[in-house]
Amino acid sequence: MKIDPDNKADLSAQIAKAIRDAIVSGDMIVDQRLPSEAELADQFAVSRSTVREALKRLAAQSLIRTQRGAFGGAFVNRLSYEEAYGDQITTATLLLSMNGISFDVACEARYALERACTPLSAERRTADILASMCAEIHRQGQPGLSDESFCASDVAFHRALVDGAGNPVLSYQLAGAVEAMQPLMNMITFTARSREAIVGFHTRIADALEIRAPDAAQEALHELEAYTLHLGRDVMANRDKAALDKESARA
Amino acid sequence: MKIDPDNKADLSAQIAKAIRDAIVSGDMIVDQRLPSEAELADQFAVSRSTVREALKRLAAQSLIRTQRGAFGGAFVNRLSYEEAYGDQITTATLLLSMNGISFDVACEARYALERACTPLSAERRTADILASMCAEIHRQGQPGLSDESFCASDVAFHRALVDGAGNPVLSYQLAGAVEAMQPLMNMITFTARSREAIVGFHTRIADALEIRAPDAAQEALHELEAYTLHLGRDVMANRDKAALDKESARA
DNA sequence: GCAAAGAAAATGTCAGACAATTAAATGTAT
DNA sequence: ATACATTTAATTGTCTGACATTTTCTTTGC
Repeated sequence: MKIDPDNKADLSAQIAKAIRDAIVSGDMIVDQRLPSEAELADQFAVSRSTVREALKRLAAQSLIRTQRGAFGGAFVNRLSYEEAYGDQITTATLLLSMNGISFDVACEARYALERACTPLSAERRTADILASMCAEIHRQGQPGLSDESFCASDVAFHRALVDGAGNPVLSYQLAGAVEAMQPLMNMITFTARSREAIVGFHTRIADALEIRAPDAAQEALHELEAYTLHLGRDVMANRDKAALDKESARA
Repeated sequence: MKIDPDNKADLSAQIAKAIRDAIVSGDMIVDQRLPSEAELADQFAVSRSTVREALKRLAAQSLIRTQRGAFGGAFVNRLSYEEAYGDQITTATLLLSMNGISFDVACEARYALERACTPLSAERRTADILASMCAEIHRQGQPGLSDESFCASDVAFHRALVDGAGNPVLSYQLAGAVEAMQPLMNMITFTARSREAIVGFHTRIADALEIRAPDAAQEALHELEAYTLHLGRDVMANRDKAALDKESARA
């Protein structure tokens, strides 16, 4: 591992890249210990602070973990789904909020991805998955539930649908999309009637999964998508109208 | 923004979390300048080195960017799709390689996700998308193409299929899944016959998209999935058999 | 044999210095 | 007055050296 002396980028970024490449390429394997900070500083001919900044970069990506004390140090970290989920959700949420993604586009993406795993879920869903779906449906029917809690339960229902496919890669990929929608969904005020409608769709989906009927599940999901889109558009239209009114009132 | 003095975790991690929360919650907006390192060190009552380590963590997640010089500093970064893609692909690749994901599971996830956007692609594909698909198909038919180049072209074809849906959120979510498969696909040696078969499926997909026929595209994709799975299983079986032979030869 | 004390190795934190970079402010010549 | 060169100030990047803290291994004493 060497760094380019002519490169004008930060040394700590270059060193992080060199180590990251070694990990990604498989040159360093899981749980392997990196040289100590002092040794790395020697190898790269930089100070310990610079090495530390590089290591913090890698730690932020969960590529390494550090342990203090004798025989401690930095170790190549086994990237777990749990760690990756968190980052994925943060990133997806920020992407949506920072790039002005419309409700329509986000909604379309989310349901397209869910449609991808509904047939698999219908085939493989376990009793556990069905049970958590039913629990969420029940919670969603409770009177006095806040909009935020309703949304959280909605997300939990959809995650169960996704997890039902029993494919961890799918679950990982979809976690971001589903959870990232939550801030957008939180803008919606759910009336008693709309909640009832959504619970109805959820029930149809759960029922279809119970009897392992992919087509019925797909159809219910499709209708739920149309209904969600409709709800969201109403909210967005009202918001835009309110902004417009405010504008004209000022003029 | 405050940090807990009783917390035993690293100060730099706590500080990074405090700032990250401020960004994710929308407390700090895009392009807003953070206080200088010296000011942050004062505010958090830590040394400048500790602040710097915290900032490097955030920089590694593309949450901030830094500029040197007067009126420079750290700024909240607008997370772009390009930046997010890179991280997504790295993470997805590592997840697959470090967690012993089988070819079957990865393949299933990839094609499930692609199926999700095929109907949208059939509806919306632009002439540009069709052109790049055709270009990749042409490349794949060239004799003397290395297996690696063939794989790269295969990935490019599938990315075009995904991008054809015209939904940036979908493209982002699928980039990781599609590209993460490449190392696994690279293990396959493509015979002339299997390349011919794959090009055939690709051609059917492109043709279906051209005439905006979602069902035909879906069917071709499905057959391609079955064929890919078949190819992969052969490779894996041979590899396992070779390992077994070696074992028994040693005994 | 076992427990307590000590040594050793590593990361975590701090303080202070200097280098490099950049934009604004200032000065100077045409 | 304008265009260009110079200075200046602010800020990040890097280095050095020190000390604190944590953890494991080793030694010592009983």
